[in-house]
Amino acid sequence: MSVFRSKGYDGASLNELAEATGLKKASLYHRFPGGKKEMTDAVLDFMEAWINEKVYMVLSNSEVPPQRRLKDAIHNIGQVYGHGTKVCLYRSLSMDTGMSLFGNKIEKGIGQWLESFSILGEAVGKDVETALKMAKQSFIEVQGSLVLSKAMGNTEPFAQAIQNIETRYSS
Amino acid sequence: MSVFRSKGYDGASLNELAEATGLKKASLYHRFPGGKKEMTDAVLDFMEAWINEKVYMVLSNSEVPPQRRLKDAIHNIGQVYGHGTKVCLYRSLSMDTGMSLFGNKIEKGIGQWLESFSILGEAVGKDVETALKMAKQSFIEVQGSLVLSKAMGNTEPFAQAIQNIETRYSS
DNA sequence: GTCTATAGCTAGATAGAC
DNA sequence: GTCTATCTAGCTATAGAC
Repeated sequence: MSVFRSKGYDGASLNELAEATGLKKASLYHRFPGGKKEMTDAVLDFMEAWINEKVYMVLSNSEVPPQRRLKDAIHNIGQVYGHGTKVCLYRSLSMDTGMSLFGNKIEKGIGQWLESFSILGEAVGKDVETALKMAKQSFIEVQGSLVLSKAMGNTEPFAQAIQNIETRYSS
Repeated sequence: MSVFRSKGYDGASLNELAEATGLKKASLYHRFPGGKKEMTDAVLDFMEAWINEKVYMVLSNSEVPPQRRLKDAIHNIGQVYGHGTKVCLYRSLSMDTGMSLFGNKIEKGIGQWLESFSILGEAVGKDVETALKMAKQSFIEVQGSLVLSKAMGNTEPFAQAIQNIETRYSS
């Protein structure tokens, strides 16, 4: 996953993937007969499961008060993005090559993200339309701030974006 | 430029660059002896000049009222991003390979962008700190909405983000 | 200044021993 | 199931004719 995230699909070489996994190339092909495409699919499936567990389940857990849910989800999100130092897998894979190969999975993962935050929005009393708008805005701010943080070598934009999101859901 | 933008640095092949420019590979090397790296530098220089002309000059032109400046700059920005259908060059080049080769130019271009919007913010009466915050927020929303628009195959997030930016500078 | 032809290399992917 | 060795195709880059 770290290789695909930092190099993208075209930039991720099997030599790097082999080194990162500790397996030789031929062993990777034994486990993923479909080659690099199948390896990427596996990473995307893992990411989808991660969103399900660490974002969706957390934000939709009605046994926990909404503010607490958000804090927990944000904690997870901060972790997976290295608090602004890492790149989003979906962003790395959404170049032309990746979009044509994995567009469906990327769209599904982001859709799950939006639904999660929509549920949270409704839990704090927003109507459906407003909740979706807030969800999109949260996604945009996370992604955009990651671009800015990465490019400027400064995690402040990400931290600020996270704080803005918290503020938005507490009003 | 379109090739680097849609394929990234690793994904952009000289065959594609040759086809896109209408020159053969050897001719490209005649004009860019430094190879793909030099071609990318040229594209980044072009992008920087574009920002200077179409964003910085427009937003800092004190002979035009601020609202008009913003409208003009937004018009240009909408054009260069295909109103949400295209990808930002800086995003495409900010994978690991691109960051180590072009990090300085990317940082400079984005810095120019931020300064442009900061000047606009001050022109509508904000203090320096607030103006910079608004500039960052505008950049984040453009970039984030481009990610969302591209991934979902829907330009609505980009259009919405542009509208939010306009609103922010008119209050 | 553009071309054809090709060098040299690394990519993704396989064969087959163990 | 993992390995070494290898294939072929594509890559970046160059040589040299015109």
